[in-house]
Amino acid sequence: MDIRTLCLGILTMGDASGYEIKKTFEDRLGLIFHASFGSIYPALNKLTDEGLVSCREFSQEKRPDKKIYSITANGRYQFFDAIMKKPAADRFRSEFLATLMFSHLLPASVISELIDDRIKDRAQKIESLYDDCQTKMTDRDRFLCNFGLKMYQAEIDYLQENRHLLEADALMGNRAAE
Amino acid sequence: MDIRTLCLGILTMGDASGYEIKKTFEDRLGLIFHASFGSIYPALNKLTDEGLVSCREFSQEKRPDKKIYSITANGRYQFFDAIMKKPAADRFRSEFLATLMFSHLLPASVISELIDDRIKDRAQKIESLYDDCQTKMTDRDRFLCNFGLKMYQAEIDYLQENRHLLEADALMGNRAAE
DNA sequence: TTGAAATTATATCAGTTCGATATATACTCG
DNA sequence: CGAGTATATATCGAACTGATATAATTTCAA
Repeated sequence: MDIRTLCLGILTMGDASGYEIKKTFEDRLGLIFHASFGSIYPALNKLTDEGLVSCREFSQEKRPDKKIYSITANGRYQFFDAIMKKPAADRFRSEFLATLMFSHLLPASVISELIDDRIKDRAQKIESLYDDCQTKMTDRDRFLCNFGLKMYQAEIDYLQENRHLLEADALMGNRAAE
Repeated sequence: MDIRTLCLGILTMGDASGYEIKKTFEDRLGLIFHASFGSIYPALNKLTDEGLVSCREFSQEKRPDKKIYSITANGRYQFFDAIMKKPAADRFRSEFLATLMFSHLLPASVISELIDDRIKDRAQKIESLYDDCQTKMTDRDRFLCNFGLKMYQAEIDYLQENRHLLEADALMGNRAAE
């Protein structure tokens, strides 16, 4: 599943412009999948070429032209095909955890700050997700929201319970040979 | 932090070939960061050009030439610089969760199978991580191993407790207008 | 009220990375 | 004896990110 497929998916929920699709990515798929304009706009052009979406152009006087995309019958068929396939493995990259892999090279104060910042960040994400959960309409949206809440909370708990393992090692000056 | 930087980091733990660096990515950073040969080999060439690593070539008779890379003093300095910077946000992409976002388009049986497969996959990952935890040497390795265990377990718990929300909706035929 | 910041809107581009493929040899195990 | 796995390097097209460009409008606080 690539970004092109997911644009198709978003269009099954209603017509939208590229800009609106980007917003939907952030609002509803932010936890799961990220997409930039640099991939969305070319994706929509390609989908149009392939006849999986159609495009109506509205020339606005006050703003740049707005292009509203609609999914076609063929597009719906292709999207259904895509989600019926076994999903590929998650792709995950964390610079935070990668940095901790080398915490033996860092001063204790830097490690503590790193973990403090991370906990603050996750707490803030929980807060805004919590608000989302109140307003989101469908069961599916809530399912994913609560999933995010659970994961972020588990991370905070783990860091609070185990940060001493990395911090103690740093304070003792137990440095590996470099 | 890019793959080039992380290759440098792996070389702070000892000299290695490109092939061995790939294995280290899988064994010790598998949870955190993925890198393919297609990015590692070009990265090592570039690092050599920049003088951040040095390369000795061993022509073996039985196998292709082996190139052993060592980090230079300049390389160590650059790596330290990189890990002292604030880490960028995590990058995460889950086809599994993206598919669930559209579970209202799927038959109930497919949703159940999807979730069953996911739980099995996470259980299997827990098993192999658990073995790792016994053998891994440093506190840091164990810290990251246990982090993974905690996250995977939280995911299984969440899915088992909440899967009925998606499955019930599918069985009832509560389908949104398409 | 004015000026800065955020929002609406599309588009491109260089650089990074993935996943597949190519090429060879050797070992292991049923 | 053959299939599969491990060692070993390398390239390439396609996908994707993050930055940048352009331009008008709305919002909100000083």
